[in-house]
Amino acid sequence: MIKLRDTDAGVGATNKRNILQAAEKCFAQFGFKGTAVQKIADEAKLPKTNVLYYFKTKQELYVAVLEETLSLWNSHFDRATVDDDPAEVLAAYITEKMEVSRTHPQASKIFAMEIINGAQNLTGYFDEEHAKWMEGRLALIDQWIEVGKLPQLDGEYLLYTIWASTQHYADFSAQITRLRGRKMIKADFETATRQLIQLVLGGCNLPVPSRYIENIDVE
Amino acid sequence: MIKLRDTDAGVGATNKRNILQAAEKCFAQFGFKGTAVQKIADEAKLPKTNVLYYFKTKQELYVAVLEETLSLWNSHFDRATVDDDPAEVLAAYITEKMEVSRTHPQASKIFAMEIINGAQNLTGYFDEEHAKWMEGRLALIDQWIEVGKLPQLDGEYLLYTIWASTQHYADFSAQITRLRGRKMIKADFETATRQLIQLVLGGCNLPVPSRYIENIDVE
DNA sequence: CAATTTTTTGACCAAATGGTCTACTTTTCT
DNA sequence: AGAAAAGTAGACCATTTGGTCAAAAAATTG
Repeated sequence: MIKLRDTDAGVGATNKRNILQAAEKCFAQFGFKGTAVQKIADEAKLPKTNVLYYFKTKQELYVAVLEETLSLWNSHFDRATVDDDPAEVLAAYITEKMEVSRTHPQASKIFAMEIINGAQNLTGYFDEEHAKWMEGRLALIDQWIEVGKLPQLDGEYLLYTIWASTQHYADFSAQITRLRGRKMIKADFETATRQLIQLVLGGCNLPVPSRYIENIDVE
Repeated sequence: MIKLRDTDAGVGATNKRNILQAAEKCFAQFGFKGTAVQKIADEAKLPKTNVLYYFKTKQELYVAVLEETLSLWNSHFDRATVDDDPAEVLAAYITEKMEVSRTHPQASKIFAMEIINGAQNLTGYFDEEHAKWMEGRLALIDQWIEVGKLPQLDGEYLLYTIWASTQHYADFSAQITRLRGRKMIKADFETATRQLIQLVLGGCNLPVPSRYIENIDVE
């Protein structure tokens, strides 16, 4: 009998998770070429050879990290339909994406660098799934326009604006931190989120759902 | 007499420009660590030693390239005053930034990677000038709000949104190209620019200046 | 317990790469 | 023309680094 160990427990799985986490940190900070396997090993407190035991090559480890970050693209927007309210859906989408930027900035940075460098490692799966997803979402936006829930606009550029504006807070955090003199904390993200929602929905002639309006200065 | 040659002509200056251009191309595609000096030399069609003759170290060359990209940040927005119309100023600013993304995508990518990696090479000058610039622009936005030309909003997040949304078309071009199946051409940039202006100004409750409204489908 | 598989490690290697040294050629200046 | 400065270029070197190997240790299995 051959025993395939596919459990998440055990020494192997623990080490793998450990290595992936260390790798994510390093790749986000120094990029693929800038990260030495030795560095990842140090970060994971393992000898380098041990890292190469779990991931045969640095590239394989990088792709594994990259693939983990792709799961962050999932959101409720994926399953919205024409019956939903675009104001609610878009506001929620922006909120979710801002939350990813706040809680997973490293993953966002790795993804950004991968794209900037030509997305050589994002072939196959991501390409197809992502394009398919895009197609579906653009169709939904067109439906919203048809039924009068949205003004005439190009969904493509709307989505790019949302991606860019939300991911910016993760990817460009170094610039933001220097400009403000301090790191953005959770409260700052909430303000930024509120304002971004106001801007995007306003730009789409949509009313901002009350839940996304600051309820502090109401006197 | 010592003659300091500071002209832009001459073999030296030509070579320097040549090298800087080759370096920009390489750094944008492979990042700092990922770019070998030999590669830049090949691109510039010069022996590696010759490159190191003009720029003592790879780092020095990189910083030189980086500093050139900073000039792209200059815009008419820099000299706007409270007497100007924010709708006009912001629309022009977005247009200028989109044009930079279209015509200098490599510079934008290098800048983006530098920030993502912590902006270690953007100390001193950029830090100070940039922070000072930001301070002035935020003050201007606040003045606009005071005189009722703009609704209550946080200028900081507004500027981040503009930067993010415009630079996105340069930095993430690989993703965009794959999603659409072809590269964005000038006409696409114009459409994207128009829509981004509409979104941002709409989000600020500003009317879009007629000049920025598509004048094709007017029947 | 013995056999087998999985995991851990240090020693080592070949390729890539940033940078130096030295010598030669070309240009510029007086 | 002749000296000095600027530019070109091959040979070379030390370091870094991705990856291999073999051997030992630990865990698992029959």
